[in-house]
Amino acid sequence: MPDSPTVGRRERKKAATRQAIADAALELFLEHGFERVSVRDIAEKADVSTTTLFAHFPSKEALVFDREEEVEAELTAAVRERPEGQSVVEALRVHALKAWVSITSDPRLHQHNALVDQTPALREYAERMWMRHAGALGAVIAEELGRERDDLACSALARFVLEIPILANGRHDPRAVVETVFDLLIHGWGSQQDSEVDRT
Amino acid sequence: MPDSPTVGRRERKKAATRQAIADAALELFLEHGFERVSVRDIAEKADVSTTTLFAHFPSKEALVFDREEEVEAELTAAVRERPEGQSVVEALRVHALKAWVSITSDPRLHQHNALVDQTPALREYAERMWMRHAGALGAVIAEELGRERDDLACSALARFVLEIPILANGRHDPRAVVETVFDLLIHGWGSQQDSEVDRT
DNA sequence: GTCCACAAGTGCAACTGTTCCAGTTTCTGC
DNA sequence: GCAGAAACTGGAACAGTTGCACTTGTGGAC
Repeated sequence: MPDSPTVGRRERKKAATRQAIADAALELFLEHGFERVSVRDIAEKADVSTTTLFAHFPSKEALVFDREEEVEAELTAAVRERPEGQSVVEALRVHALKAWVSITSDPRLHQHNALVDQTPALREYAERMWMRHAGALGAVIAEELGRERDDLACSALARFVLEIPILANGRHDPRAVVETVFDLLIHGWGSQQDSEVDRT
Repeated sequence: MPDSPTVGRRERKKAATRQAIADAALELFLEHGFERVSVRDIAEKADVSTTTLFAHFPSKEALVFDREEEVEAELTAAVRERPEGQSVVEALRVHALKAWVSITSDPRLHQHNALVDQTPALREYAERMWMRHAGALGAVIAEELGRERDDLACSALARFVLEIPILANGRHDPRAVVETVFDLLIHGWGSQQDSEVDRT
């Protein structure tokens, strides 16, 4: 028998079912568009009942975001396991740039992204899900800086950093957005306040 | 006949219907809770068909947020009509503090707020609606600073300022949150970076 | 003042996401 | 080997939302 160290057949089957559902969903969504596919269609294609579908995913939108836990783990890891001497903010900037590279290089991710972008319902859901990471991220930042878990400056930083991809969304040069906004976060808006001053 | 300058009977009736629906909805929600009231109940109470209800409001949640346009107008006005010599950021800070006072003093607002807070579906909807103002606010800020409509620094500032009430939500002293986060936005996170340094 | 086009409202049926319920099958730990 | 939990099923039901064919009241043109 190949691999199955500690995981029993049950768990493996469960994972397989989940995967089958997610795969069926993505395929149908990509082919016909999110709104033109019903949950019943997906369940049908994955050969399960709709009840089972909802036992694995809390909503139709969730079918598209199968990896949220891992994403959050990567995000917090980027801060927690940053190189010696690197600041938290710097680590986040690096992580943001890396994520941007992944999206442009991996065609699967790119396709997935396009689907979400073209579907208002998915865009909103994605933003909401994304912002949910603020709690975890804020906590890690606070921990790394030796502050209380719900320290305001850390929570704020977390939320603001998470806003960046949203802010970058429709713009032509996302990398520049990341750089510019991180600089603003570090130095503040005070320096370039009101009327005249340099255009970014 | 009392007042009706330029508005015809038609428009008045339409507005009345809309108000009747909103009133019925709020009353039922406050009495029984958002999820335990169906749209059909509301339509019934307002003595209209559910079709009519949805002709006036795009969704069940929208029934609770009847004033979004005005809120946005107040927000942009706070920036546009700020006192001579006051910076944009300062104007926003003042506006935030004023809004906070309104909520604590006006029992209607307070009640409304409590309803939203206690209902997850409404909280999410409220945040989404709130964040939608980012476009308009960013544009006004840009205009006031003589920058292009979609200037990045202005868009970012708009989004970050709008995040503040969300950030303040569960905390004991919202006014302090407003003050602290505005200071962070003005001076940046660079000054109090990493490890040691002063706790806010 | 009459008349017509049109906006507002109606009632009902249908669709879709989501949940409930009462089972059946399939695994796992003892 | 067995008991019980967990996964899964099928179908009905519920709630938000939309479409459709239709009535009614209003406002502007004449």
